[in-house]
Amino acid sequence: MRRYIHIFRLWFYEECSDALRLRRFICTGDQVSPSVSSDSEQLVSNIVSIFTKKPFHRDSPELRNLAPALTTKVVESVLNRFKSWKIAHEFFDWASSQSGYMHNCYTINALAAVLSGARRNAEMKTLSSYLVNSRCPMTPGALGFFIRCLGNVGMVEEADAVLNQAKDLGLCIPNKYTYNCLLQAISRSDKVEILEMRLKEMTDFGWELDKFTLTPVLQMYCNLGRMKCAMRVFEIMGDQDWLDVHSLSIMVLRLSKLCLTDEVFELIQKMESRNIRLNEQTFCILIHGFVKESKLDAALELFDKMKRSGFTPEISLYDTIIEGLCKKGQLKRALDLYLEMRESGISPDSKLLIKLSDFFSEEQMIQLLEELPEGMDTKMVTLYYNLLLTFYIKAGLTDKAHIMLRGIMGSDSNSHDTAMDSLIKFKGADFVSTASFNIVISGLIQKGEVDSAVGLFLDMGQVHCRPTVEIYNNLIEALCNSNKLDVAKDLLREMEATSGLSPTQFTHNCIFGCLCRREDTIGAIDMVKVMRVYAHEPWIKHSSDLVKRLCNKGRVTEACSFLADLVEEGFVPDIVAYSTAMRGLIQTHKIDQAMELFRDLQAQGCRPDVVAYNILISGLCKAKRVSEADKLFEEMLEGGLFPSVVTYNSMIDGWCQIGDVDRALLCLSKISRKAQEGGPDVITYTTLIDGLCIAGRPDEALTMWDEMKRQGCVPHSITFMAMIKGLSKSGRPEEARSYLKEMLREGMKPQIYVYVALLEALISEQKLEETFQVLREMLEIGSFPELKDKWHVALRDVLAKLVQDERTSSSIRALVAEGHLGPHLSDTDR
DNA sequence: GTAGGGTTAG
Repeated sequence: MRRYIHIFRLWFYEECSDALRLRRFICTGDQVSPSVSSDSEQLVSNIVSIFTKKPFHRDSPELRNLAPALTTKVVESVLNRFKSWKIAHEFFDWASSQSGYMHNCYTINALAAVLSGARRNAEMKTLSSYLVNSRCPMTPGALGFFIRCLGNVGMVEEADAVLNQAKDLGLCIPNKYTYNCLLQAISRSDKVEILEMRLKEMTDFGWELDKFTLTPVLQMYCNLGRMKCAMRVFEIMGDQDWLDVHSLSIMVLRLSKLCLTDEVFELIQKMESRNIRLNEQTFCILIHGFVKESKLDAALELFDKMKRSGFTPEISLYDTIIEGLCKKGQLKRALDLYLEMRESGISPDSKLLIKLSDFFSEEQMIQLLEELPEGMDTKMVTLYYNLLLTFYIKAGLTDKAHIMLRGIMGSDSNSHDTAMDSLIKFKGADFVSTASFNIVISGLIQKGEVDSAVGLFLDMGQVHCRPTVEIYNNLIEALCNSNKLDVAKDLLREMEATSGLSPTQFTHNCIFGCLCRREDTIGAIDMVKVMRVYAHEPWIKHSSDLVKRLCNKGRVTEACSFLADLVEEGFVPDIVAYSTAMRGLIQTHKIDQAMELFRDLQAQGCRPDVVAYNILISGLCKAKRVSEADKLFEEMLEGGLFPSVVTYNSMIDGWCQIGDVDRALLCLSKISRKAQEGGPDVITYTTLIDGLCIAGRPDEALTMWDEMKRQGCVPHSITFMAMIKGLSKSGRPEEARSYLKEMLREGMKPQIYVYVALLEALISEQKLEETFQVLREMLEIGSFPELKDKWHVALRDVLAKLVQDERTSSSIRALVAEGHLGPHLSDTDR
């Protein structure tokens, strides 16, 4: 860079003295709309209308007739008239293929302007090639224009290449303007080498540089953050008196980006003395930037300068600064600025006010209200009132908001809240709006005060406020959520009949959902019939919820007919709702009906998912119809579904149930160990441990336990219980006991059947003392099962044996005497 | 302003 600066200096001193040669470069080459005769004007209109009409045929006879009259001036005019780049492109293409017609540099530039504005880089590239290949001669200005179009879409290398090609092919002798255009294009990129090369070329030509040459150079160095170079260029420009608003903006914006705040102000000051001032846009950008970096003093200083320069800031600028001040906790300054804005005649919008209310205290909000000038616009007063209402609601002071709103309405004449009374200077229907009600009603609903919300809603008419759909929906939703269905339905009726508003699907679904929660199948279907008229789809989550509730209560038939009714009304439930129903059927032992439903769905083109298959497979397995389950398993594989661990677990359980443990073990080996699917889980191992023990293979069960632990799978209480019960039943109570001890150590509490199995195993081995010990342990953690308990009898048999043996009989009698074995035993076992 | 609801071991 230093070398070039040196070269610039040389020129400036040697050549700039020549006033004539310092003249402003006036050949801008910009496109000027061609003037066309009135005949041609007609032609232009015709072509435009043909090309914008649909359907469009480029071989239409109309077009063929117009073609011979085509001139470049006409084409240029037509191109300037299209709003769509596509049509412009199409037309340009059509024109090029008409015999006797050839584009010139102006028509090409007209298209270039359109494409560049629409940021169509690919099409610009094609046009570049067309320009060169068509050997179209260009004036230096026209080439400059084209280059600027390329620059606008960031096609710097293409711009650079076009200049060379045009020059090499002799299509154009570029002048300084052309080069300046190129420099400008390059300055939008980071290709400083290209820029410096072109600059050198220009000096080699002996051209004197001007501000249009150096401004891009300044821009480039600023973009790259090479501030020393930028400063030098800036100095040179200053020496030549070439500085203007534009170059100042470039410099100042860069300095502010580099956080050189002092330098920014220094520069602005210096330029002011030269009578160069920032434009409004630059002021705005700088101020926004300062606020963003929390430099509020700088922002405010500049803001003052901006106003002194005669610019009237827009609300968005006030908005930014006020928000910045609020965030920094400088609320006093924010409020002052806000008042200043209001005095300057800018009406604050609710967005800004709501922002303010996020930061202000109640006192500050009230101050805002107190400063309302007399005779202020009623709408504005309402806006302020609503602001305070919002504030109260946000702060959780719902009652205060409620009282205030009633105060403004004037319906609370005997209120004793004097502070509130003095706050409300303006009272009456004019000062409340629908929004006021919306704010307070929503607040009341949030607090769960639905009745108050409805009460307030009913009073809206007094002050001539019309409720909105939103208010109705809010209320209806809240009423439905608190199961006040009748009131909700009343409101729905009123909404349509009195207020003339249409319920939305949300409105209807609130009520539908409530009916589903109430398990009111008939009501729900009636609602669906209403909804069908509005084409409002009943939400599936509500339908599924109803099906689930019914199934849980054994009302499966009702659930199924509800689903069928939905279909009847044209709303087909999804696989989830059907899965719930199928499970309901299975739980009531209606497996065949579940299968039937499943097959029906498939027949209607529904593809059941893994979960649906799982439900059926597990149902079949539980009913020991394992081979049918296996067929379903195969079917899901054929259908391209991947069985999940759940599927395998159910199959494993099934095989175990019918005593085919080996097939169960085969299943285990098939469970994917991919990280994603997680491999076998506790349920897998638990099922297998149980199955192996039942099959009389306790040793393998023990191995399985170890394998499980090796896989990092932690046993939990069901696993322990399976192991303890299994070992007991296999006649290995000693080992079972050690697992029981471990289980207790882990803080898990076994269910009673585990003790029963263990006690029975010990008894059958005549280990009476141990039996007694285990019984004592059992009683330590729980009480003796009641008479109606399914294990009562079994335990009683155990007791009977203990009582009969002399080693344990006295201990048992002691337990009975102490009441540890419950009231029923005292007489029977004596 | 509105997407989570259905599956396995005792």
